[in-house]
Amino acid sequence: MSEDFTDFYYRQPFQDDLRRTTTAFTFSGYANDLSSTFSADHSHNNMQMFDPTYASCFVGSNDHTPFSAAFASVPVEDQQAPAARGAGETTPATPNSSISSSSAEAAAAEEDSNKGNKEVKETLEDADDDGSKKESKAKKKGEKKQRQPRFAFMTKSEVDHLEDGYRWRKYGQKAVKNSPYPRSYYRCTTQKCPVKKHVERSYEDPSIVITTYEGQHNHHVPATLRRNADAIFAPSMLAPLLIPSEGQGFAQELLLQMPHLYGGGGGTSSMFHQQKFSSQQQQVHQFVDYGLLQDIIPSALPKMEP
DNA sequence: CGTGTTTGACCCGCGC
DNA sequence: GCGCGGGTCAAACACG
Repeated sequence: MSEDFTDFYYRQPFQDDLRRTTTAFTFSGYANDLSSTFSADHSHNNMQMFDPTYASCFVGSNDHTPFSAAFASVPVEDQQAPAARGAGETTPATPNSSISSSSAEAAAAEEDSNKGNKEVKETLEDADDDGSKKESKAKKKGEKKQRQPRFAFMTKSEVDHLEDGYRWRKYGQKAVKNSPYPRSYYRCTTQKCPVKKHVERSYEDPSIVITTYEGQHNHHVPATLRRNADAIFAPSMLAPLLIPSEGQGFAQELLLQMPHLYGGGGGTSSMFHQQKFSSQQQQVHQFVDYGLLQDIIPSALPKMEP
């Protein structure tokens, strides 16, 4: 259906306030008829408790890369909501309010989220510095083994390891309980970059890949990979996604904290076009920008074959 | 030879 | 204390 452009849907099922916003993206790509659905339920997963202010974005696909996806998980409590964290801790914030968009698959990610919850708590405890015994073990070897905030999303894809612009080195693989599919562990190969991610297939829907990121990159996208995946970080694509309604400041902060988002800029293009789900009664945001994506991902455009 | 993957061992936290 | 499951390490291996 969408041969000439990619539809990017954004919806915000509810929004009590910015901190409890559940967002879900559904992305339909034209290349190879791939489509993806991923969601970020800010209200019920572990991230919500650790730091409720998260943002996510997704980006595209092309002929060579079955799917490119990116996320931005940026704690902005410092500038935005210092009290938010406290609130999250004391108020469990509607557990499983997984209004989540996408039905059954959400459960899979949910499991992951819940699991992460513990870890996040861990982190908080460490941060508390109460001098509890627990931490002595955990953080022994020089570098404390702190858990970073996590962000998970689901993507419908044939390949497990999705291209996201960074270089990853696989460092482990484990069987997942109750699932025939193993979970693979990856670490960003850039020196001193703490980012990790693990990838697994949904046991409920094998066509769905669940990718979980942990931490934030402290460097730019490797030049060698920019050609294929840089569009992910195109501000012009991010911004509109992150400015659903009143979240301008939010998006702004996100961009400020993600240096690599500045990489491109200036461009103008892309067959991206964003709109709200019809089921949601919210204003429709339409976004069409030409140029940037084309610059970075030539193959992402329908007819750009060299 | 550099880089990335595979894979069994190991560590750790948690529940029983 | 023990077993389980998640996560990580690192030696061996594969590949360009």
